Amino acid sequence: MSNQDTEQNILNAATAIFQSKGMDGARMQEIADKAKINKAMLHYYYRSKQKLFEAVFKTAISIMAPKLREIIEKEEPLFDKIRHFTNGYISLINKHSYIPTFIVHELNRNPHILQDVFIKQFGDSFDKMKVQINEMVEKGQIRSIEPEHLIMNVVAMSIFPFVAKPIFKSVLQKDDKEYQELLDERKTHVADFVINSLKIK
Amino acid sequence: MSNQDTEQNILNAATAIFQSKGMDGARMQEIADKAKINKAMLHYYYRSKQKLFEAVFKTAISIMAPKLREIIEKEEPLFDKIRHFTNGYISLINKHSYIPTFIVHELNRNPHILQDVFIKQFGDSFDKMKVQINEMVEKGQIRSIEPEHLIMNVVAMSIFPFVAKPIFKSVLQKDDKEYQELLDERKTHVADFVINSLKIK
DNA sequence: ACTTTTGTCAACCAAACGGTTAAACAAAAC
DNA sequence: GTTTTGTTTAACCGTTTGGTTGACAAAAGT
Repeated sequence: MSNQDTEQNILNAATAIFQSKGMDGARMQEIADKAKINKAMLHYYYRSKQKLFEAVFKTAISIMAPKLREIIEKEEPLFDKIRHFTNGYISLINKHSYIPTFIVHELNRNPHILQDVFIKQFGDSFDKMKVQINEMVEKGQIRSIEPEHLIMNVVAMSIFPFVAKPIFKSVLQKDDKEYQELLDERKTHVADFVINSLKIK
Repeated sequence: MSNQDTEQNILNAATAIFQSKGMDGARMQEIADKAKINKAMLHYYYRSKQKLFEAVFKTAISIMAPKLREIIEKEEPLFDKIRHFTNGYISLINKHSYIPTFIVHELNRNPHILQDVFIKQFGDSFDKMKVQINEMVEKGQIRSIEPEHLIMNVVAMSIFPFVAKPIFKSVLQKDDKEYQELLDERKTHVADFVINSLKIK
C-alpha cells in the first residue's frame, strides 16, 4: 500500500471512530485496529491525537459548510433557494449522518476551534440575503420576518431530526425504516412548511 | 455538612462537569475538586463513574421530558399548545442550556440508555394528538400536515438554536448578548411561524 | 461506657492511555 | 550491488485514569 493510501486509510478509520465516539471517547489503538496498522503509524503520519482529530474535524466542516454558504450566497429567488437547500442538505446529511452531532459536540466542548477552521466571512454574503428578504417584505411578497430567524428555522428543521434521532424514534415510536422515510419526506416537507408560513395570500 | 448535603453537593459538581465535558471527557478528580471533597467520596456515595453519570443523565432527562409530554398530552386548542410549548421550553432550556447538547451526544454515543431511562409510553398520548390534528385538518381549520412532522418542526426550531449556538453565533456574527436576544425572540417567533404555516386563511 | 456504624481522607494500585524508540524491512537512488 | 531513504513493527515508557485500602474520627446505638 502506498504512503498516500495509508494516509487516507488512517483518516478514514479515524473519521469513523472520532465521529461516533468523539475526541475524548476515541482511542488511538482502536483507530489503528480499524485501519489494520500499527499504532505507531498514526503518529508517523499525524504527529498526535490532536492533529489527527483536527484533520477529521476540518474534513467534516468542509463537507457541511459549502451547502450552508449556498443558501446564503446563491443569486436565486428565495423560495427556490429554500427548496434547493432543504432537499440538498437533507440528502447530504443522509450520506454523513454522524457529522452534525459530531460537530455540535466538539464545538460545544471547545468553541475556539471554529476560529481556527475558517468560516470567516460569512458576514458579507449574509448581508446580501438580508437585502433580498427585506426587499420581498417591503414589496409585500412575503410576511415580515427577521432573516436571522428564517435561517435558523430552515437549518434547524433540516438538521435537528438527525441530531435527535434516538429521541424522536422513541417518542414517535418509529423503527429505523420508518424514521428514514420521515427524513426523506422532510426534503420537501420543510420547504413547503416554510414557504407556507412566508406566503401572504 | 450532613450526608445528604454531601450527596447533593457531589451530584451538583458532577452535573456541571459531565454536562460541559461529556461522560468521556469528565474526570473523577475534577468532579471531586469541584465538590471540594476527596475522590474516594465519589465512590462511597456513587459506586462508579458510570453510576454517577447515570444519576446526572436521569436528572437531565427528568428536567426536559415533562414539558415535551405537555405539548403532546394537554387537552387544549392546538395553537395554544404550540404557543405554550415554544414559550415554556425555550425559557426552560435557557436555565439549563447545557442539557440538550449533553443529552444528544450521550444518546448518540449509546442509544440504549433511553430504554433504561423510561420515556416508555409516549405512544398512547401521541395518538390523542394525532386525532386532534387530523380532526382540524378534516374540518378545514388547518392545512394538511403529518403530526410527526409538526412535532419535529416545533421541537427542532425550539431546541436547535441552543445546540448549534457556536455555529449560528459565527455565521450570523452575533455576540453573546445579541444571540441571547435572538433566543428570547424565538419564544414567540417560532409559535407565530408555525401557526402562520398551518393557517389556511 | 463501649461497641458499631457511618463518613472522610491520604496513600496506593493495576490498567489503560498517548506517545517514543530502535531496529527491521522495503523501495529507490546511486 | 551497495547505500540511502522512507515505511512498518514490536516492545517499551511515563502519566493519567477509575477505583481500592486501611486508618481514623464522629455519630449512633446499646
